[in-house]
Amino acid sequence: MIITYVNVLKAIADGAALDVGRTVHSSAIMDGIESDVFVGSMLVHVYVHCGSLEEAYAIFNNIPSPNAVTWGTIICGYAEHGLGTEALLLSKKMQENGVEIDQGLLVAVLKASESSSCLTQGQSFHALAVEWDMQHDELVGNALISMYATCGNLDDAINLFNKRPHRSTMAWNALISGLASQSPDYVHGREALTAFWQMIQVVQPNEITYMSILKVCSNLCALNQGNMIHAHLIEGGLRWELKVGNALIAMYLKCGNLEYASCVANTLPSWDIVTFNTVIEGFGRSGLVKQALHLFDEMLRNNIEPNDSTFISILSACSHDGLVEKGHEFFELMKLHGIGPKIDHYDLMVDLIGRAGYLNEAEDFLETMPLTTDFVGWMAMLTHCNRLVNVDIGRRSFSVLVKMDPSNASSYVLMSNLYADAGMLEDAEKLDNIRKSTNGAIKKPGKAFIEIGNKVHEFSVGCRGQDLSGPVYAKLQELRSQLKQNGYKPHINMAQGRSSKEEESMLWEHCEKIAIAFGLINTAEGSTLRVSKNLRVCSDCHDATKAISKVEKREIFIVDTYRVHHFVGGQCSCQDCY
DNA sequence: ATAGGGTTAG
Repeated sequence: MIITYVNVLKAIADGAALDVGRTVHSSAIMDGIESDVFVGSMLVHVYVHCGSLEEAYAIFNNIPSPNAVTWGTIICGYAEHGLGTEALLLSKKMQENGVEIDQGLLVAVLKASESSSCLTQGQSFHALAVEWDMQHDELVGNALISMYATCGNLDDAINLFNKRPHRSTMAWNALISGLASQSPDYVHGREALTAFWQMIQVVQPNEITYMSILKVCSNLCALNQGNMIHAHLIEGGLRWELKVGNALIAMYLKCGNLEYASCVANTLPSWDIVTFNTVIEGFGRSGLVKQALHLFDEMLRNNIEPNDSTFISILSACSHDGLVEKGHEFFELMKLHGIGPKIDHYDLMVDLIGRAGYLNEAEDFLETMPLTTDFVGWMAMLTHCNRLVNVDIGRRSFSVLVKMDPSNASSYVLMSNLYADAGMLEDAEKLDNIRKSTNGAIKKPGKAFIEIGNKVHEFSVGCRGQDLSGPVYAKLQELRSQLKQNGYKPHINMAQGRSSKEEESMLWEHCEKIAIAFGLINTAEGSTLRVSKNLRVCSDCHDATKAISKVEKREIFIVDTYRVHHFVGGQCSCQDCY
């Protein structure tokens, strides 16, 4: 009977049939074997596979003597569903319980470390693997490479990879997807691209390789690389599935190439929920909000049930177009679809309401929401206070933010800018001094990327290093005087006790401007530039790029974490709503 | 006898 249950549950897990799983679960209870370690482990697996972690954990908790497989299944489940902290807690509990270690379990705890970006834990599990002499196992080795790459320890990832006697597709994938998953910092995206082109010389890539590397192209806005990989995919004759198709669509959308995105979308035999979510999100990101809303209806007509990501996409689409009423409607609609809004959805509503200018209403929304507010929500609040120069609400938001995370500099910077815009220079300066004296209040360094030909170049703020040769500097100077004659005014913040000349010079060290100047002098006249940015584009760079697009007669895309900005003839597709 | 690469969103 146990063997029958195991086989049936395996089939259910493969088909992700949650309802059937629950039925079989109840009959296991009636047969009195739900806490048998084999049946129980498979039940855990079923619930994990269907995304119902609460139920999975309840079963797990009911198994009197869970074994390595049981522990591995529940730990992996948490790790793969983005609950890294919980996965790590379980890993420690597992060690305390003295479970016998096997390869699968090591893979699980390494994934837990990776999922919580906890390098020190990962290293201690690496030591555990060595202790049990399992570090040479193929799967353990891959998990190690992936963990080191994801936790930002590039050297160890590459070292382990190089030491492998046989580098399988899976090992390459561990390296590449690890490097790719650095997003949204995508510090190692360029290294991932290099690894990909090396890889295809020696082994056959598979769907997972393509999905990872296409994500890198999306993050870097590397359209040429993306195109080449697309071509390679077709030539390779790999029978690619919907998942690769979805990654291609996402890549073209992120690069602002809606035409190619549609081409791929139209060749797919059918769309799944990820395709819909991807296109809805991508359309919203490019400002095609009507089309995004239309696709939502079409999704329902196709009997595809929206999930919480769908509503993330649709709410942010509404936000991009200032559709407050629509946003509220969708927020209620998701409840009707049986999806409880999560903190991300509430944060998007705050952004949506604030963006439309209703600051009081947004603050009310934050204060009365049934979930505990988080940094993102109050940050959205402060962003809009800053934009609309509302010192009162801005101050209140700021004090919440500082309590939540005193070491995050972005709240200080926003508040200080807000004071400065309100003419309260002393308060601004005071705050800047506090920020500088607060240990560790560091602003995430801005980075911009631009692809010229097949090479992706990286720039950081103020980098006057090897990348920035004389001609780029000269171009920046030229733009600086040219733009002023064409109506561009530098966004000078008089706080921090600097002169306006110094302030203005600093604006010209922003990485977006450097990337654009580099692009202008290294590409043919009239060709399109695509720049990606790891943060939101600043208001000054946004205005400057509008002017540049006119003066230089160039189409310019800046893809930031928020949306695709398409500059043509002095205007941006976001209509200055950024 | 039971698990074990990854897509969208934030």
